[in-house]
Amino acid sequence: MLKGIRCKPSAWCGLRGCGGLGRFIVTSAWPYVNTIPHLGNLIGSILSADIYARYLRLRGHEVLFVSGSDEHGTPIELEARKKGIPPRMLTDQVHEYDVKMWREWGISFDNYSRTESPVHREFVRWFMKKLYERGYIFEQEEKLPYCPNDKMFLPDRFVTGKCPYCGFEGARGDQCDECGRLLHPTELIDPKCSICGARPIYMVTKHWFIDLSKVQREVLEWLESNRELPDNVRNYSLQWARQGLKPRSVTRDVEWGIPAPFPGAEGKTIYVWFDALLGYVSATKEILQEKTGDPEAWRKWWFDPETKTIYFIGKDNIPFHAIILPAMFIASGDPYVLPWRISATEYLMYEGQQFSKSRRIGIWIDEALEILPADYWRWALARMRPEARDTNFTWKEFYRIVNSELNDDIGNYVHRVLSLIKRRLDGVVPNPGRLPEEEERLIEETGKAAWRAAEALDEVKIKQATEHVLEVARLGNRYLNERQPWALLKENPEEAKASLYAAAAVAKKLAHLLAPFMPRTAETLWSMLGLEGSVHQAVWDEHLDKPVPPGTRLGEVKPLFTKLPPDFLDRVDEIIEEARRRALEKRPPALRD
RNA sequence: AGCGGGGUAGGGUAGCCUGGUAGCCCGCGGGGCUCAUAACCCCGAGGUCGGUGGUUCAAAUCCACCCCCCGCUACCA
Repeated sequence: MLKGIRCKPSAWCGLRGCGGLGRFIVTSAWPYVNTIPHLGNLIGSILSADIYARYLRLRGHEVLFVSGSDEHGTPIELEARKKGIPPRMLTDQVHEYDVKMWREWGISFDNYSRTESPVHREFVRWFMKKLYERGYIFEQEEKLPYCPNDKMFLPDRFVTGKCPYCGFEGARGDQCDECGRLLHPTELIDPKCSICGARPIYMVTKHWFIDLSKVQREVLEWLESNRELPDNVRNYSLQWARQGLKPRSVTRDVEWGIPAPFPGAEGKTIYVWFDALLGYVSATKEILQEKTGDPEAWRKWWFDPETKTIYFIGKDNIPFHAIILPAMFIASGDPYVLPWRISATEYLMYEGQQFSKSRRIGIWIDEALEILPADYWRWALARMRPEARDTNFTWKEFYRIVNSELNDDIGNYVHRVLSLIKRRLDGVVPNPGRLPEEEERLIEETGKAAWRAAEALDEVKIKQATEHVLEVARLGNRYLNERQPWALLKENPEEAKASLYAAAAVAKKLAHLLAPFMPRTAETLWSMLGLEGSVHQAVWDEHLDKPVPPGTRLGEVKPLFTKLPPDFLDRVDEIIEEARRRALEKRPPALRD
């Protein structure tokens, strides 16, 4: 049984609204498994969520971090058809591969589930049936494009043709990309099925709709009153909601999915968005059920007004999280906690362009690991997190971050201090006696910077937090230059001891601070410092300001990081090519294209 | 087209809500140090804060219009 850990409401726990009971559900958007996530996907959702979840745990909060594979819907069905395999075979392979990726990337999921999980399928049917019984679902007939050749209804985007307004040949059934006009597929001149090129016909089909207008007032009230929502989320969603929430179809004529639970809806499946959004709850249900044996344990989390839920997503799916999900929760009549925070990132660009699978632009998460270990990437991506605007990933910047920040600032600081202790003090952290003014000041300044990092993390300003981590290393380096403990060792051994004791305490602060960003590196540093247990178990409020105890014998001291070679930027194209080749070999058959 | 976000030195960013002569990191130029992964530290140059107009004693900050980038617009997920 999971026990509610009380967050110690200390002077340091500045988390707004914490109230001393820290129970958090951290979620990230569910990756759609028609392909492997790229670096932009990763920092937008899963990696940001992981850093935040790790941070919360390090502050002593109780955390459930869940996500999963989103595996239903038309694109998966088509992808599977193209490969000549059943959809489930495709999603099994990708899901398994993604799970392996998360392990390698050090993602600390409490549960990484999937939409094919029995718990999820059952939950979605139960939830949607409840909406139906409560009168939020109605049925309506529609005429929709149907491809007689592929024997399937086509989503608007899968119909292409000539725009009736500007004559653009590649207009899609929902919008013309050339003139920007919104279209209906019937308007297209010479419409074609974008899968096979055949001309679609129109057939009558019945669909089930959720009437969101019934909860519009509650959704608006929530949007207006939730002070934790960032501008990009609130303003955009308010605009949407104020225009009036339209009924939205929740069923599809697709075989691959969760059967709709409504009377008369045999053969229909639930539209993947409604399916995937409920995964946040079902994945919690699944893990709590497993841990406690109680299939209803999830209610204690989701129906408790003190539980805080935070969603990490890219800007493209703000409305689904800030409008549709809360609307569904409200419509259910159950007391679900509405989103506490929604952190929506802008986009990561790759050398000035959008990541594109078809055009092979960008780096995918398995390819990245063939170039450097996950921790380097985790740090670099956190540094580039697109918090305020689209941010450009460049290899030049990546090179700078790895060589200058990680190696020169952080790694080298640690190495300077530890090698002095190792060589000149037999590897034992000295007893400082009474701390001189210089050392007092160092401890105080680095402590302030460290807690500024914590404050930034509270506010989900992950990039800003990394700035403060670097500040700690810079303060340390400046101190060493000014204090020159290597000279003190000859001139004033007592002060030299105080100096190295204090410098070691700063290295320990770095270990704590690196823990959410670079979990393995932080652990390595922890053991280099000769400390017991795990850095991930050391709650900041209690341990961050504590020094390495005098008398501690250092572990093996070696450089924390390795530099990228000086010719890295010249050779980057061949390095990428090699990484792609190696990654491709490891991919499951369904993903080798 | 509408709506939302953004446009601050060569690059990356803070400040904008609550107006008061622009802060930080990298890069660049100069100097210092030698414990350390040729690493580190200090000093300096570089910006009329996308444009125009307005409000004000005072505008990066407030208002109006315009330009550019990104996203969304409800059946892509």
